[in-house]
Amino acid sequence: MITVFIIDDHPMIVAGLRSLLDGMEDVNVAGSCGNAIDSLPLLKKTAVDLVFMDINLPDISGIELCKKVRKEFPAMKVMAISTFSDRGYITRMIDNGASGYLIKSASAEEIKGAIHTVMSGGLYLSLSMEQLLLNPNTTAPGIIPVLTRREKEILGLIAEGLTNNQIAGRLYISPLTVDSHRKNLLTKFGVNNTAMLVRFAVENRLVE
Amino acid sequence: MITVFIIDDHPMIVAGLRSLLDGMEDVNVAGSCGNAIDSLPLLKKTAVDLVFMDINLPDISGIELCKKVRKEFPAMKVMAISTFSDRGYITRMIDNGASGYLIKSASAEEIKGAIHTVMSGGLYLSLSMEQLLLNPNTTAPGIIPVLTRREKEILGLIAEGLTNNQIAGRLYISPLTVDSHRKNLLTKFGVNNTAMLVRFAVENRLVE
DNA sequence: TGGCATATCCCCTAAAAAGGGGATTTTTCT
DNA sequence: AGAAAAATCCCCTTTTTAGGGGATATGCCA
Repeated sequence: MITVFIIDDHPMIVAGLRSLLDGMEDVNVAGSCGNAIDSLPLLKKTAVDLVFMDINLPDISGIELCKKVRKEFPAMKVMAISTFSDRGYITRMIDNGASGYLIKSASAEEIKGAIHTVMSGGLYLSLSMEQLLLNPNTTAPGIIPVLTRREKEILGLIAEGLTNNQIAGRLYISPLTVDSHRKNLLTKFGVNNTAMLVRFAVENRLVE
Repeated sequence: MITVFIIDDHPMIVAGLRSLLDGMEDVNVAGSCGNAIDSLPLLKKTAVDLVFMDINLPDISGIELCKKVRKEFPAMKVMAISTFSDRGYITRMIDNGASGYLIKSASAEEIKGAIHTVMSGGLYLSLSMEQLLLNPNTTAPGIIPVLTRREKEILGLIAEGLTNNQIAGRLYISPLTVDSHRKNLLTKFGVNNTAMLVRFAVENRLVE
């Protein structure tokens, strides 16, 4: 019997996941929670084997929460859930201790398979063929590059329409520095102007 | 008693919505379907009052399906469901006959309220305060401007990262003409650089 | 057939970004 | 403590965009 817990702020997803999991005879849903901070005390109370965790939570990011959970409960497995098959997020979640990554369009069978893969010590990645075929952007050979904190920050400001000078003013750094970061972003993304950069960033939910 | 039908390709959402709707005493879930084309014959068989419809379906867009449903079954109400509170989509769905727009993070109470608003002839828009506060961009007073055919075409090419010269070459027109269109786009959108233009366009699904 | 929106083309200047270098300090991790 | 990564800053040139302005053709519709 596998005891699972759900952390997601979308009631529809929680109800759906719970309903799909309830239909599995060897899975027991211990509870659910709509945010990160309240979830940790709840996890202490129950002996949970596996946590389903949305990567976009209202308070702290899934990545942070994953790190915390793995630190406090090393035996507990983490299955990240997300709307998108976002390569950048996937790798970052895995790096921070997640054992699986499931997209919200997963079927009951896929979820079942994912649970068993993860519980037997494996790594499950939900990159189904449909996603690969239907979303060429998110899954294109262009892997989402690893950005530094500063680069992400500046990418966000670029996408908001600020110029190098405005960004420099906002961050109290030289416009030349902003320009360097901007050039690094272009290089990392393999694009050659702002339009492509912003489009890529918005489509891959790196901004917003 | 209100008979509803769900069209969504995400099993988790279908299960979740079904579970939340089953908990309402005056609602009866007649069935569900994972794509647009198979849904129409199913709707013919049952007397459905209200259809919950994802705006992103694998085959045809929610907007097209909404149009079709309203044409074939004029008495049937359509409730659009989406992950985002995207103004562009909302208006287009409403224009094509939808009576409501619900985001997937809606609570059971919100869904209940939406159903009753719609069934009593009203228009329900899920633009909760959190969304308004968290996503100032998608909900800004900025109405989507009316673009001409040429402007839409050029906007698409700008978002693909082409320069004025490249666009001119592609369309066999002068770069100066492209520049004029580009300036008109900036004016119509009320923005002052390409970054904002592309972001707005991508977020409002004007490109892709 | 006259008006109106659209599309086309042109002028000018200033600002911003792209593309190419290189160098130094500060964090971060081991 | 020392290496590696990140962040900072600077030089140069060319291309592209932004922000003004205006003008002519063309298709559509009432």
